[in-house]
Amino acid sequence: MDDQRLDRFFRRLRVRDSLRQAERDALSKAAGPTLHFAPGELMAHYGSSPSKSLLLIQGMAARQNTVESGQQQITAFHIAGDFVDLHAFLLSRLDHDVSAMSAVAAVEFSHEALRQITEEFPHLTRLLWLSTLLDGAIHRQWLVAMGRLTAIAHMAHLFCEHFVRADSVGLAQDMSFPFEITQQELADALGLSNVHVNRTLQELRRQDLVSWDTKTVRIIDWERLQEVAQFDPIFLDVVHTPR
Amino acid sequence: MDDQRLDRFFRRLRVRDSLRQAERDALSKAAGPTLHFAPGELMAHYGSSPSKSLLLIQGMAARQNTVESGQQQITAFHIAGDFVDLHAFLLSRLDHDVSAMSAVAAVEFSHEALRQITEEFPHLTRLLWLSTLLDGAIHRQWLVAMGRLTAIAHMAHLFCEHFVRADSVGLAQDMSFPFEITQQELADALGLSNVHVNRTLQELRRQDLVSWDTKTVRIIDWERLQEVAQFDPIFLDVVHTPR
DNA sequence: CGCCACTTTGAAACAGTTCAACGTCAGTGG
DNA sequence: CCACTGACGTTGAACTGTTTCAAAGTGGCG
Repeated sequence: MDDQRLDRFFRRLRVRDSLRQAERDALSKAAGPTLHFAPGELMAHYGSSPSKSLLLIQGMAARQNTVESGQQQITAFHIAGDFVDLHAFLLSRLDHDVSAMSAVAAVEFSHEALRQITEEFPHLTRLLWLSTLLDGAIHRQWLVAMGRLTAIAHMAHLFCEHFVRADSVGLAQDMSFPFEITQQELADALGLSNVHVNRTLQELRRQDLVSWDTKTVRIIDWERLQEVAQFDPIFLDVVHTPR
Repeated sequence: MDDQRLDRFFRRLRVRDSLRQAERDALSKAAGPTLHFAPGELMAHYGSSPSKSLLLIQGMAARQNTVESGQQQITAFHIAGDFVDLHAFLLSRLDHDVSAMSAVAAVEFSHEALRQITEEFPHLTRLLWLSTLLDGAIHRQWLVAMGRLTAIAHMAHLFCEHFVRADSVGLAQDMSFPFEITQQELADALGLSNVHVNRTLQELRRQDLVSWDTKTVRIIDWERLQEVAQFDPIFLDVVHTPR
């Protein structure tokens, strides 16, 4: 019997490849209890060596680092269906904090159980590996956007990325998707100041590209938004291929 | 018999975990011919679906993207012992170009052979997975440095990172390591203009932190360089642990 | 020797930051 | 029920790190 809590995760994997029943069973069996986190709460700590990884099933989380000046940099956002820190399964220590942006629910997977999966299910292992590779691909796009795009293109790019990601797990409808974070948090992801995020957002609204009321992003002109962002979804690898 | 060409790669893996003889044999058997690339030559193309991945054994390569303005952003540098595009094994299409920065030699691994390894060698599979996770960790540090550090700290951070990486494959000596790229290429990695890279470099030299003659970086004051860079090698995961 | 790619310098322009104040709204308690 | 609070969003103005453009210097190589 499939664990219902894993539905969005299965859906995400199935966008890229097929999942056999035995593989779904193995994941369902490996799934531990559901954990809940309040907005702002840390789900995992810099420097720690967790013995479990968390699969997000509700809310939004971010990976972030703090620099000496006290400023923060968010390096990834995660939504339902994302493994937040699957990389912690093999990395000996966490190189960032994981924090809950909203009220979060997550399913625990012990590294022991994941290890067992890698011993017995090579194809499923490749899919889990793939899921960390997608994180890496997103990191690269953020680097390109941060290094070589203007603030407005960078922000547009993030909205494009999240629309496609939300859509691939069934979280988007009517060209909109949940995006419950503050402007300061968005600034920490884009590497900008909160003031400039505010102004950039106004410009995106003025150009009738998107609206955002701190709960939901609505894309008003998908074509032009992608142009402004120079967005090419190739990096999200939404292609069904056997791996 | 171990394939000598893989020595630096084995050495890199052994920094993190042990490698059994059977695993070294499997990799040696999977290794294909050596390919050579001239400086500036593309080793893999954006949008392509390579059926092989390349393990660098000599020279330096970069992954890069080009934006509409014609500017480039480098998202990763690779040195001998690095798998340049192991992620291409599971991603359906490449989201960047791979280009040779200097004269490069690389060993080809067919995806078919890699797939066979994942079917038969779970532990080795975890190590290969780990090697792509390290790339991801480096991406995250680049994001933090790009978003929240000044140009001088960012550049210092890159030098720190490369010193540790070069050292872990035996390429560093006397506090110096090969770094044969142009200032423009460094600018493309840092997300800066070549002019500002030049000035930032002068400042690092003036403060007696590093010297660089476009062939070799020499670290003059390792302690202070790390401070300036806010460098913490935790993300390079140089800890020997069974995985 | 001369070329070409690369590095260095100067000066003006600009994107984004900082600081400080003000506006808005939801939640809380009197 | 309304005043108070605190977090978040918005605005203006001065400032700064970085870019851009343009020109001059350097050095390796055919």
